[in-house]
Amino acid sequence: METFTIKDIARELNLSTSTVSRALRGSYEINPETKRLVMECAERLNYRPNPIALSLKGSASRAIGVIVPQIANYFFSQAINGIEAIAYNRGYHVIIFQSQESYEREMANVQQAMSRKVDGLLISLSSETSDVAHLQEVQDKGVPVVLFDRVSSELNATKVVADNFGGAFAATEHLIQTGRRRIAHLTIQPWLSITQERLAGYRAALEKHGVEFDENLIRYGTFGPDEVGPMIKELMRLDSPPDAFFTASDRLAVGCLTALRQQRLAIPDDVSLIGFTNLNVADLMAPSLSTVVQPAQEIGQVAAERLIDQIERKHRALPIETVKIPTELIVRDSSSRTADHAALFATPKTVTH
Amino acid sequence: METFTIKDIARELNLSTSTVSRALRGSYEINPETKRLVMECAERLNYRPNPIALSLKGSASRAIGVIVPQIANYFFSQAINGIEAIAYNRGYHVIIFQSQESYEREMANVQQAMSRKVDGLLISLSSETSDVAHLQEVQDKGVPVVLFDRVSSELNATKVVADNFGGAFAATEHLIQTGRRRIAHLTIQPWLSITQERLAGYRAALEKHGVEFDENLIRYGTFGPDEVGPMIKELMRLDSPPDAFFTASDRLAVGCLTALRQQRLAIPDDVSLIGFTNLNVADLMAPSLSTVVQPAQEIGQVAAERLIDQIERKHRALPIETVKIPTELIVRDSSSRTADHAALFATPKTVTH
DNA sequence: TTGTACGCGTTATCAA
DNA sequence: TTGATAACGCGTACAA
Repeated sequence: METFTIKDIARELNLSTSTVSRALRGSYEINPETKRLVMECAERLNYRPNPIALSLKGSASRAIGVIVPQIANYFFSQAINGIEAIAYNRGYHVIIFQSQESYEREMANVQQAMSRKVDGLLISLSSETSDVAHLQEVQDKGVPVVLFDRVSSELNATKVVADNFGGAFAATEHLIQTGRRRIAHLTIQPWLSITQERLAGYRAALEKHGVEFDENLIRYGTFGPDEVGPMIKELMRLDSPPDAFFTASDRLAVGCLTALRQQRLAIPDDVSLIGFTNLNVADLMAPSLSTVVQPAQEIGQVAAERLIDQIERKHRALPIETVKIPTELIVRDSSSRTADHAALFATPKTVTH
Repeated sequence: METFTIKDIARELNLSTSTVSRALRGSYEINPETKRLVMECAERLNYRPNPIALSLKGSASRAIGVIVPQIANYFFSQAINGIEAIAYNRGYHVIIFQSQESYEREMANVQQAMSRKVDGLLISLSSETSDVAHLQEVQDKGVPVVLFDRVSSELNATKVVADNFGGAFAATEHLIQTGRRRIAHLTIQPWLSITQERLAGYRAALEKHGVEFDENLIRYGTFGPDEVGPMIKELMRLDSPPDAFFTASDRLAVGCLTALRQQRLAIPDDVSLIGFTNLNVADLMAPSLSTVVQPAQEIGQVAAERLIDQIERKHRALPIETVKIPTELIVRDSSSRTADHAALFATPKTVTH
C-alpha cells in the first residue's frame, strides 16, 4: 500500500500535475474524458491527497485541535469521544493537547495547534486561565474557536456547556424536599464559569424554598486526596454541621465518601447527593449515591458539530450562541438503596459451598 | 503573538534564509557572532519552526500517532494520559485515532497517520484485528511501531503490556486461598492476547492448588449491558454454580454486580473478585470489591518512551522486546468491607436533624 | 563563512 | 482545455 502523489498520476497519464489537480478537485473547465481518466487512475492507485502539503499550502488541514485540561478524566475523555466521532464522520482528524490545568501550557498548546494549521479549535479552559487574549488572537486569524464546559464570558465565541444551573438547582431542590436544610457544597475553583453557575443553581433552590444560605457550608478548591478529609472534618465540627453534601465533581464525591468512611462519620441514609458526575461513574457508584449526570459525550458532539459548521461556512456569519445541554438527575432513594445493598452484601442464599 | 518564519529573521538581519537556518540548528561552521544575532532575533520574535513545513520536507514531524479502540474507556484514556505526558516532555505532539474496535477503521487510521507523517506509531489493536500486514508496512517504511496492551505475536515489534498472567494468577490464587473452588471467569474476546494471558494465569493458579478447571465457568464475549444479566443467570443455574467471579474488565465487573443485584442473587461476602480495572475505578468500587489494578498510565508512559527512543536513534538497532508492567492486587477482606460499609450506610450518629 | 537554488505535494495564476 | 510556474516554510547540496 504505497503512497502515490499527484505527480505519479500525471506521469502515468502524460498530463501535467495542474491538470490532474483540477480533475481531482472537479473544479474549472476540464475535458470530461480527461477527468474520467484521472479519476479512474486515482482510484486504481488509491490516491490520497497529502494533508501535510495541503496544510502548508494554506488551505484546509482537515484537522481540529482539542485542548483539555486532562485526558484522564472521565468527563473529558467522554467529551473527546464525542468529538472524535463527529470529526471522523465529517472527515476531520483530532489533535489532542493537554493543558494540565496550566495557563502557560495552554498558551503553548494554542500556539502549537496554530502552527499545525488546525482548521478550528475546541477548548475547555485550564483552571488557571482567566485571560483569553490567546484565543482572541486565534479568532483574529480567522480560525474558529468553540469553547466547551469551562468557558469564559470574555470571549465572543460559541460555547457548549451542561445546564449547570439547572442541574445544581434540581439536585439541591431534591435534597431540600427530602428534608435536608444544611447542605454543604464542595466545589472547585470559584472563578470557573461552571462553578459559578452551579453555585447560582444551588442558591436559587435554597431561596425558592426559604432555606438560609450559609457561606460556611461552601468550600472551594483543588482538593488533593489528602485535603478532602480535613475539610470534611472541619465541616462536621461546625455548631450546626451539614446534613447533606452536594459536590461539584466525581473526584470530590469519592473524596468525600472516603473521608467520611475513614473518619467513621455517618450521614443520614439518603442524604449525600453527589453532583455532576459522568454516567459511567454514576453506574459504578450505584447503588449508594444520587447523581447529576453530565452529558459529556453530547457536549463533545455538539461542540464539534458547531465548530465544523463554522469551519465549513466561514464566509457566512454564523450566530454566536451558548448551547446548554440538559443534565439528568438520577435519584436513588433510601428504599431502593437499602434493597440494592441488601442484595449486594447479604449472606449467601443462592450459593452453597 | 504573530507567527514569524525564517524569512522574517533573514530580512531583519539582512542574511539569507539558509544562514539563518544553519544558525538556528547550530549545525555547520558559522560565524559565532552571526549565530548570536540570529538566536537573539529568533528569541525576540518568539520564532517557532513550522512543523508542517518540516513534515513536508520529510524530516521529523515531531508527532506520534496513537491508535486505540476507544478513548472513552478508562484504561485507554489513562494510557493516553501517560503517553501525552512523555511525548510532551520530549517535544512531541500526539495525534489520536479511534478504531472503534473495527479492523477497517484501524487500517484507515494507520493510513491517515502515515499521511500525516507521524514519526512513530503507538497502537492497541482493535478486537477485530488478527492480520497485522498494515503494521508491517509501516515498519517497512522505517516508521517505528510500538504495540501496547492489545498486542499481536505476529508482529516483530516492541510490546508493552500489563503482567496479565501474573495478575490473573494472583487474583485466582487469592480466591482459592479464601476457600473458593468454583470461580467463574468472565472475559472478553478469546483471540486477544490479553484474554489468553489472563486465562493462562487463571488456569495456572487452579492447577497449582489442585482445583479442577471447568470450561463451563468461562464466558467469552463482547457483552452489552443487557447481555451480562442472562449470562449470570445461566451460570447461577448450573448444577454446581460459581462461588466467585473473576472478570476481565471493569465493564464486566459492573455488569456482573448490576446483574446480581437485579436478580436479587447473592454471593458470599468476600467472594466476588473483580479483575483488571483501573485504579480510579478501584477507588470508586471500594469498599465492596477486590481488584487487580491495571497500570494503565505506566503502560502508556513506557510505550511512549520506547517509541521515542526508537524514533530518535533510528540508525542503531534497538532491541525488540516485550515489556511487562506489574499489576497490583488490592484485596478488601470481609472485615474491612463490613466496617467500611457500616460507616457508609449506618444510621446517623453525628448528624442531628 | 555565506548565498543561491532546489525539492517536498499541492493549488492558483497566468499563458498557451 | 491544458501546461508551466510560483508559492507555502524549511533544510541542504553546491557554488561563491
